[in-house]
Formats: sequence, structure tokens, C-alpha cells
Amino acid sequence: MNVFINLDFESKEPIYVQLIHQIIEGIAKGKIQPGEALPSVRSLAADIGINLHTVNKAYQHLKQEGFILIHRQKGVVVNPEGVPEADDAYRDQLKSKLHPLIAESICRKVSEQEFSELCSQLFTEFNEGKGGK
Amino acid sequence: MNVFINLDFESKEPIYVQLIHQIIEGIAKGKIQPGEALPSVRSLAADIGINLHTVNKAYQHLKQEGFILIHRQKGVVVNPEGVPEADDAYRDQLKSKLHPLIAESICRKVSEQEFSELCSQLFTEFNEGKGGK
DNA sequence: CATCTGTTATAGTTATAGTATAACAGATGA
DNA sequence: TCATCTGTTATACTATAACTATAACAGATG
Repeated sequence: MNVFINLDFESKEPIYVQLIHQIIEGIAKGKIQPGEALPSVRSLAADIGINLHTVNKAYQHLKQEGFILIHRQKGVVVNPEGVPEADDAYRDQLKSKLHPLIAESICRKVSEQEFSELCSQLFTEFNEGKGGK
Repeated sequence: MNVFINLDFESKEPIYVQLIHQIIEGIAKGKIQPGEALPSVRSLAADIGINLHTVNKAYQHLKQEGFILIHRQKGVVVNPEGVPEADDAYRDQLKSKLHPLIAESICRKVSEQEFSELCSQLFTEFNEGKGGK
């Protein structure tokens, strides 16, 4: 039941953010199914070799975004209802994150087509995971 | 010659990062042309109401990425040769930035088409700026 | 020679990230 | 009943990043 978490302690990206991303990717690829349990804050922290609070910080964020449910005594579970679908707030947020990426791409003469193909590659990569497992 | 810089001091995004993004966007939209001069670290800092070192940090980063040239006594200029075109390193970096965005989008049932259209909107938005000004 | 440029150095504050313990409260299973 | 698991909360400490505040230096310009 051990988790596919790969952290880069040298990265400038905070550990708890990496954790959030890895878990979201796990859900996106279907490696973790809705309703499935995640390790407790203590066991995951011990497995990875980090502090309990760092894991808790990531879990709290995922909970607030609707990715997981936390039962006080039972533990952590991927939202059985599935992740809340995109709303306008999410789209705005997504847009503001894409904004600087596309600005720089334009400066570097990346065409809209090439950019789109790159996104397509990533989408395919995630969906292959779903079929495979 | 005053610059279209809009900073959000409440944002969790560091000021110098916002500065970097705004200048890159200015170049992407053609508001600042290659060869054109940018304000000195001191004057820009004074205009915005921030410290000289914060501006310098942003300029240094833009210099290292090839967006601007810095002549020790003349000042700062948008790279007359144009911004270095995308290479493999840049594409890898771009991919790793898109990765978590697409993962979350998949979880939230954003289709590849919708995602692609969103990118297309942003591309168009930047290129409109070029025709207009 | 005063004034502009970027650059460098030093120092201080504030906030965030991460760790280290400890304790609490509710549920579970022996 | 009791040890053990769960998440939660509190406190404290270290390290680093972000930002500010001065000050000074070196080279070019008018």
C-alpha cells in the first residue's frame, strides 16, 4: 500500500507542495481511486522521512480543495464523490497560472500549435495511466 | 515612459516575480520593443515604491534568461537580438510547469479541448496587443 | 566635477518552511 | 478496561527567502 511519492529535497519547491502535486497526479492517473484510503499523517511522514506537520499541511490543503476527506478517527480517503468539477473560480485561477507561461512562450517563439501539442502530450500521458493500471 | 506595472502587494507571489512576469508580458504583447530602454533600477523602484534591490533581483533574472541586456553605465535595454528561442531545456521546464496544472484539470474534468481553447484565448489576447499598439 | 548608471556589501525585519516534542480527544480492537 | 490508532492543536526552534535600508564603489556622460 506504499505510495509512489518521489520528492526532491534539493528543489526550491516546498515539500508540502510537491506532496500535493504528487497526490493530485496519482488521482489524475487513476493510481488512487475515489474512496481509496491514504496513509495516515504519521505513517506517510515516517515513510518519506519528514515531519508529521508537513504531511498534515499537504492533507489540509487537499481537503480544502475537495480532493480528500478526513475522518477524525478513521483516516484519510480520496473523495468518494470524486473531485469537485471545475467552476469559474478554478478556471480563473488556471488562467492566471497559464498567463505567464504563455507570455514567455510567445517571447521564445513557441507557436500556439507547438504549445497545444505539448499539452496534448501531457493529457495523453495521464490518460494512459488510467487504461494501464 | 512610465511603465504599465501593476503589482499586488497582498499577493503571496513575491514582488520580484511579479515584476519579472509583467516585463515578460510587456515584451510578449509588444508593448516593449527589442532595443527599447527600461527604467533604471532606482527610478523604477522609486516609481513603484519598492526597494532598489527588489528591482535589481528581477532585472538580474531577466538578464540571465536573455530577455534584457544590462550595460553597466548606460542602463537596461530589451535584448535587441530578441529573446533567445525555446530550446530543449526550456521545453522541459515548461512541461514541468504545465504538469501539475493539467493533472488538476483532469481531476476536475476539464477536457483537453476546453484546456486547449483556454490556451488559445490567452495566445490571442497577447497577439491582439501586438496589432493594436 | 557633479550626476547618472549598475554593482556590491552589510544589516535588519518579517514571513514561510520545516522540524521536534508533547498532549488531547474520539474511535477501535483485544 | 486499556493500549493503540486516528487527526488535531500548541509551543518552540532553526533555516531560508523576501524585502527593506543605507552606504559606498566604479565607470561613463554632460
